[in-house]
Amino acid sequence: MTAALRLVDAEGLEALTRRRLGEELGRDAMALYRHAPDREALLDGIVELVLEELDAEADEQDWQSQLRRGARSFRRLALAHPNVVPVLVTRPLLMPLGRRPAGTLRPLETLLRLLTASGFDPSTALHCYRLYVGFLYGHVINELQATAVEPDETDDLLRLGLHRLPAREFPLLRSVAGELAGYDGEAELEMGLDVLLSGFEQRLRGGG
Amino acid sequence: MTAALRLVDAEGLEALTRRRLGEELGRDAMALYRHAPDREALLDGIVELVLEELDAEADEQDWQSQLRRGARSFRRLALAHPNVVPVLVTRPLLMPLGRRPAGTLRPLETLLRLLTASGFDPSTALHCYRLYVGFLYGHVINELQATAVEPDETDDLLRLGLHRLPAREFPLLRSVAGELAGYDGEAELEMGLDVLLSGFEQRLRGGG
DNA sequence: GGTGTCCGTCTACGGTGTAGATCTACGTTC
DNA sequence: GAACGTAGATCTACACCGTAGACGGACACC
Repeated sequence: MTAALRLVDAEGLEALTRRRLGEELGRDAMALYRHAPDREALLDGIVELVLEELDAEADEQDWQSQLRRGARSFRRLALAHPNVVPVLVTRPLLMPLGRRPAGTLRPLETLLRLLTASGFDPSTALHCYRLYVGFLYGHVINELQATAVEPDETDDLLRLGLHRLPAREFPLLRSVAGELAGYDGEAELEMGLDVLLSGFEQRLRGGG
Repeated sequence: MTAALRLVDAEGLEALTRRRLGEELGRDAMALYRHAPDREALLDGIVELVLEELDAEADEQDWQSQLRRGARSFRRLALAHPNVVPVLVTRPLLMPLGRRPAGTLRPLETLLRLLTASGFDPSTALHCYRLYVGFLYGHVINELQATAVEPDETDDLLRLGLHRLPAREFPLLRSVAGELAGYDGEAELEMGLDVLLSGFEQRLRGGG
């Protein structure tokens, strides 16, 4: 399983094939069948493995600090395994909640405990959890977005390939090329957290 | 291309194969090659086609109402084509911005115009755009998440398959089963928009 | 020693994307 | 009207994929 993750990290998702993985392990491709009945199961295993790196243990800090810490940890993990992100983010769509590996459900339980212990009632805690992970998914997708098409080029417009867009139709998009090139994922995560957490707090104080 | 979308809508993503699509069109599988050089290109085409349904034209309303309208439109479109969502959300990760079909870039340009026309400077407009679409991606992933494992069952805990989780380890998750079952995507979208837009407004008033 | 149970291996099948050659039909040009 | 160029459709073939089912060996236990 860790070998599968290594393979995906090194060569991308489409390199994760039974024969290729078997070769990597010095075993026959069919041997893996004993451990993972499906290709789906392989993907699930990888996701679970990656999610174990998530630092979501409760500590002494207030809930806002803990959510921030979790978010940074998630971002770090996504940056460490960019090739896994597509399936990480897509997995919930294909696998019913009740069948998901326990490892992927644990962060949910942990956050529910944190929020309810901090005064949220279970219902809004769930809403906040959803908003929170939805935001994290969205952020990671944004940050890992492929932008450069000609990495060697020095001019931003050319490097991003935006020069091919008709100037008449996309004036603003072309004008923010520099901004796009200088994207700072960490800052953007914090900005999003500011918005989100202040919204949560307002809701906690009885706003909703 | 519209046939490809119809096929994916009806039978899921994995049904989208050259031979299958050719059969659907009464043509040979290889004929499609003239129109789409890649399977990737097919997926891109579908995404572009779906995104054309997005209602993001400028109108007379203030920017907040317009963002709300766009968000509702995006949600509606995702619900109409649930099978497309995985690739819709994942596409930016695999395709550099400069190579994306113009149709998928137009909403970005439109929103940049809306925001800058409303007083945002280009840099924060871009930040807000990213937060906004990130939020939308996250929301539809949440809403389209597969939950039911035993749809016929009437008891929530059993229907979601949560009864198999150890009660010791997942007490809270099990306790919100009813809440999970009664998920209201529209309400959650509006709640998220409340949080997001008030955050944007604060930033517009010079808060950031 | 017998036996059952893992675990790994082999062979085989259907399905997939795609390359390359070939065939077909139609608009253009003489 | 005839010849031709070309775009589009089709055929054949290849490598690769996931997976089913039969087979073989190692090992623990009775």
